[in-house]
Amino acid sequence: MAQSASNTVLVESGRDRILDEAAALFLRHGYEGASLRQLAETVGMKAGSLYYHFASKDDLLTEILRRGIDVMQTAFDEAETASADVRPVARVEAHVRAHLSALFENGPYTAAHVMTFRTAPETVREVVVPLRDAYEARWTEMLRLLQADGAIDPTVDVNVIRLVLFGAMNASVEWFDTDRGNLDRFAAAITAQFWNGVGA
Amino acid sequence: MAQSASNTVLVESGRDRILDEAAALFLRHGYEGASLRQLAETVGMKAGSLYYHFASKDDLLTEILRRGIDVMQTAFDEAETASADVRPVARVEAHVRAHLSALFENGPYTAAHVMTFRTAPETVREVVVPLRDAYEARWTEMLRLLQADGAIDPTVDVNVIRLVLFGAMNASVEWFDTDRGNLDRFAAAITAQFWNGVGA
DNA sequence: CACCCTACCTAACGTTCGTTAGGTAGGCAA
DNA sequence: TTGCCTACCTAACGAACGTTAGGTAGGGTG
Repeated sequence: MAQSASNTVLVESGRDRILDEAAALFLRHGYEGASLRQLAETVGMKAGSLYYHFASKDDLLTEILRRGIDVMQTAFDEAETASADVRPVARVEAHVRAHLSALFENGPYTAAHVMTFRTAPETVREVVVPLRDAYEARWTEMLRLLQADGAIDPTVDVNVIRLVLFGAMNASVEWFDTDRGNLDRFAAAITAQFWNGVGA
Repeated sequence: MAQSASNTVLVESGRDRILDEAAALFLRHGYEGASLRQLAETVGMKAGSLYYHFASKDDLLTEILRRGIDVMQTAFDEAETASADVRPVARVEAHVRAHLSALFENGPYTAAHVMTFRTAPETVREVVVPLRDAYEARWTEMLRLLQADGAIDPTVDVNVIRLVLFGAMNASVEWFDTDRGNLDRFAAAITAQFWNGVGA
């Protein structure tokens, strides 16, 4: 009942705790809108002490953006192995569910990533862009294969439909409420809209 | 050939000029990430002089967010009268085109709105939320009528598909390049994806 | 016991921020 | 010519920012 030993603690401390709270703060107020003193107070220390764990505020953001991608990649991995031989639409739904899981169920890193990346300092973006590209390439490749197999409309631009789908999923961070909505149902709804459309 | 008289000047000045550049700056760097000194230098004046035109930075943002909605509302009006009696999917496409027009063809206000609203100060949001709600209600009502007429799948949640569509359209600010892509074609593509889906 | 390393703290540095008070050049009106 | 109004400017204010240098309590190790 009480926490046992090593893996996940009820209230973590140190570096991971800082990253968690920083990601949540950046998500809510934006990168420039959140101050280190605000962050320090949230985690219960003084601003200067943060520099024992991180070289700079930019460095902190870089780490958060990196973790955001790691979470997405891991989710993609799991969806890939879990949906190895299901029909195309179910495969897409598995990956949609995985991406939503990254956004809502694995800490604030992915949500903070998709919301703060655009206005991040150039030096930070430079580091993260290749990682982003790699993740997006996996999606594009998956959709490209489905199109080659005849499962996706051959007239659509795979890159465009991916960006549209990403926009829809990522924007849900702004309005989807995990307390009120069910993520499985939401993934099913967004996949149905993506695959079949809404026309009667 | 040279500009004539009143309506639109090649290079505007004064208050409108400030708003234009401020919206562009807020869009690029976020509200907190853009400074008034940066803005002042862009429009060719000193930071303090901005206060002749605006009471505060928050006030400036409020005006920009308000204009962003005005542009959307106007675009919606035009789409509504232009697509009064066309088939449902064409009606939706007209409104998608109108929203994209607001985002890309009528100054940076709407784009700045959708990108900075989320992290705007609470006092600013309070003022703008009712205006936002009014615009979103028009969309919901339109889709609701289409569903009542049997043109939209009766099993979908109109509010969810609207939010998903909004997410897709608004996120395109991040990646769609007006110099390379055609907005008519993009509106057609996004509408087709919305209406018919991408499944073969 | 002596030592050291971890994880903080205090206190300040210089910079930048939004903002304000008071001044002024130029145009238009009486 | 005098006076006012518009649209700026200069100069500074206090606050907040990211960041750094130096100090220290406490636990683990020899």
